[in-house]
This record gives sequence, structure tokens and C-alpha cells, in this order.
Amino acid sequence: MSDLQAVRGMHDILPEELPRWRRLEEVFRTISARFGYEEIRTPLVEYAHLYVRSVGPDTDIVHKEMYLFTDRGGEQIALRPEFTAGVVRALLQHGLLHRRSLWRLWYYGPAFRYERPQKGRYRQFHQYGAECFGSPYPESDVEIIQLAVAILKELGITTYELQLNTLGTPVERRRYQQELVAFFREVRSQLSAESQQRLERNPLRILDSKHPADQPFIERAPQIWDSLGRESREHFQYVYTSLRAVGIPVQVNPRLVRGLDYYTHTVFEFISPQLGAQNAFGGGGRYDGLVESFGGPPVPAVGFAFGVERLLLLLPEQPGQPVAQLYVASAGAPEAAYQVAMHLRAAGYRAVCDLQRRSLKAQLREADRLGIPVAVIVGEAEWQRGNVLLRLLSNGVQWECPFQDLLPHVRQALVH
RNA sequence: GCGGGCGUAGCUCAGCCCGGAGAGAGCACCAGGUUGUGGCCCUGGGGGUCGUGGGUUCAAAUCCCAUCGCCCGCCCCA
Repeated sequence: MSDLQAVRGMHDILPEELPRWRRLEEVFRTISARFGYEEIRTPLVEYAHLYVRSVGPDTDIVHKEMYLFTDRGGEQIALRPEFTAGVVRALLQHGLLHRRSLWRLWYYGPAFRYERPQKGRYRQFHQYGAECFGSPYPESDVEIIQLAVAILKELGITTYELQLNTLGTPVERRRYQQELVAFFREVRSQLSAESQQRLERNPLRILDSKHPADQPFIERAPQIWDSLGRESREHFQYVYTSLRAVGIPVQVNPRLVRGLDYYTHTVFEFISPQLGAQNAFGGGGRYDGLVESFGGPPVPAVGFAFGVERLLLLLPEQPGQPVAQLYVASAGAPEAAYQVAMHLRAAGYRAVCDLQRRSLKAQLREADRLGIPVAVIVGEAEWQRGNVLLRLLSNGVQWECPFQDLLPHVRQALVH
């Protein structure tokens, strides 16, 4: 069994689970389109350096979670740990930003992080996300969040909280970070070991530490709000008030900082109490400096991503659909039954028949179990007369009809 | 990367603490009862290296060690 085991943290999606996945994928497609977002697909792998530059050299993602390998040409390659870097790279590589000043894009697919597996956390996981390039204005932040909310609404997911914060401009953010470092240095020895490390590597993250030892200092720490200029405040205020205005409940969380280095201004997270430790099932924010830092024009952008596996944990059950509409059973005439099935398929019906040479009884049991509503029974005697039997599995009503007239009879049988 | 819990049939689990006679139950699956008719019922049947490896013992599902996997918390994030 151990050699017949999927790689740790990797999961099969079995036929019975696929209806729910397809439902999600369909909603992603239709709601994105409704907002005018276009799909983009980028490779599963990129040069590792891309993520060092975008996500940040001091983040855990780059530090210890990337799947890295050297290809046969000696290049350092990474399995994508997220999508934004690849999307920005594609935009620049193909010069798309010269063709249009605004791009609305969405993506969906697997991503990889070498983490300890847990419920809702896998090494191969799926993300849906959307990015809007070309607007520095808060209207685009609001649109991106509304897109996310529209998807949740369409899926029937209602028990969640949307948390919102701002990190200001890169300059303000840097200034704030320096203030934070200065503040926490004073009490360094009293902080948790993790936070002492964060102080050097990623000080903002001290703010969302769960460690009890850190809490009193976090409460007294300087607030980002005080480091912001007028424009940043107005930007945040606009986002907040217009979300409230359209009835989206928002919780301002001044300690929400998120783990990627490229965020500026608006950051947000969707969290659900149903998920346990991995309670964030979506998140995003503005990243105005990223495109330029890649060597492109100074194009502002905002985006977000959902963790699809976590969304799935929140998704209400779907009623299963039967694999076929018709079961063509044979009573001593298997070849004729196969012929009848092919006839029905040619007419567009989903029809299956027995492949195990089983008894009629077993065939009907199978049909019932599969939830197939109508059986076409091809019996030797009736076939001699050019007829077949139709049987409604719901109530056992059964009748004989000429094979010639099968299609109208089937149509009628399926109405019941 | 750290701490804890759990791995027995396809699934849910009992048995393990207090080692010993055939490795069990329910559900699922297959067949028969109806030699051409599903669901309910009855009868029978198939299916298990007790996660894996090692150790202790006359004897290990049961005790010990290691290892792998899953789950929970930390961490991280979607």
C-alpha cells in the first residue's frame, strides 16, 4: 500500500467529487465573464528567480515552500507557488500593456507549496484568481472585491467575513515598517521566539502573531493609519465606504498584513469560522509597484485569489447527477441491445448497457443504483417481432414498442 | 520545521489497556430465492500483508522502537 500511495500532500479528485469541482469551475467562468474578465493560462513552471523578485526573498513561500529543481539545461526552475508573478511576466513578455491600458484577467489551476499538509492545506492545491491592471483608483479595488463576492453568492457561500486593511504606498509602508521595528526592538527580549525572527526578516508579520506573549505589545504598537498620507487615507476610505454602500459587510482589521511583499494600499482576506486553522479561503490586495519592479511600465494593479479546496469545504452539497439517461438491458439479446444503445447515442441520448454479461435482474439493479430513470429492455422474443420494452424505473410501468418508433417513446418516457 | 492524536475489509468502526483457541460487525459488493424484470425482505458468498519495518515473547492486531500516511494545534497561507 505504501508504494501505491499518492505523493504526500497530493490528492486525487475522484469521479464522485468532480461534479462539485465542475460547478465551481463553471461559476468562475460565468461570473468572471459577467464582469468582463478574460481568462489567461500560464505555465506551471517559471524560472525560480521570478518568485524571489515578486513574492519577496524573505517570505516563507520563497524561503522554504517552493518546489525547486534544476532542468537538464542547468536552469533553476520552480513549480508555481502562486499565479500573480506568472501573469505579470506574461503581460510584459507579450507586450500586452502596450496594446491596452486596462486588463481584466482571471486564472484557474494548480499551484504548489511544500508545506505540512493539513485540512484545507495541500502541497498541490488549486487557485482561482483575478487581476485588474491599469487603474490606480479605488474603483478597481472595489470591483475586484465585488467579483469575489459575486462568486461566493452564486455558490451559495454565506458564512464568511471580509477583512480589510491598507498598507499605504511603498514609501509609507517602509516608514511604518521602520517604526514598527523600532518599537518592537525596545521589547525584543519579551517577544516570542518566532516574532524575534520576524523582526529581522518580515516585521509586519508580528502583527498577526497568535502567540500570547506578543499580544500586549501588538496592542500598543504604532498603527499603520498614523503613517499614511492624505491620498492613502482617501483611497482606503473610498474602498470601505463603497463596499458598505453595496451591502458587503466589511470588517476593518488593522493587523491584517498578508505574507507577500508586493502588496500596497488595500489588502483583504475572506475568512470562515468553518475552516479551522486554515480559516482564510481567499485574499488579495493592490500591488502597484510589482509590474515596474519587473522592469515594466509603472502599471498599478489589484488582484485576489481563492483557495479552491477551501471553497469546496464551504460549498453546500450538490445533488448527484446520474451517469446516463437510459440503461439498455439485454434479455438474451446482447448484440441487439448494443445496437439499440448505439442508435440512442446517435440520437443524442446518454445510454449505457451491460458489459459483464450479467442477468437481466443484475442489469436492472445496476440501472436503479445508477439512478437511471428509464430502462430499454431488449428481449429476444420481442426483438424477433421488431420490438423492444421500455420500463420506467420510478414506478415499474412498462410497455412494448416497435424499434422503429423508439425515439418518440423514449422522449415520452423521459418526461415522467 | 515543532508539539499532540489516530492508522484493523471498499466505507464507518469494535477488538488493543489486562498478549494466547477460528480476525469480527454494520453498510457496500456478488449470487440465489423469481431458469426474462430493479428498489423491500430472506439465504448464502467473496473480500483483510490488522499502515510498513524491526524488536520483546513459547505466542503480537494487542507490548516496545523506528518509519510512512492522515487529522489537530503552532507555523504559513489560498
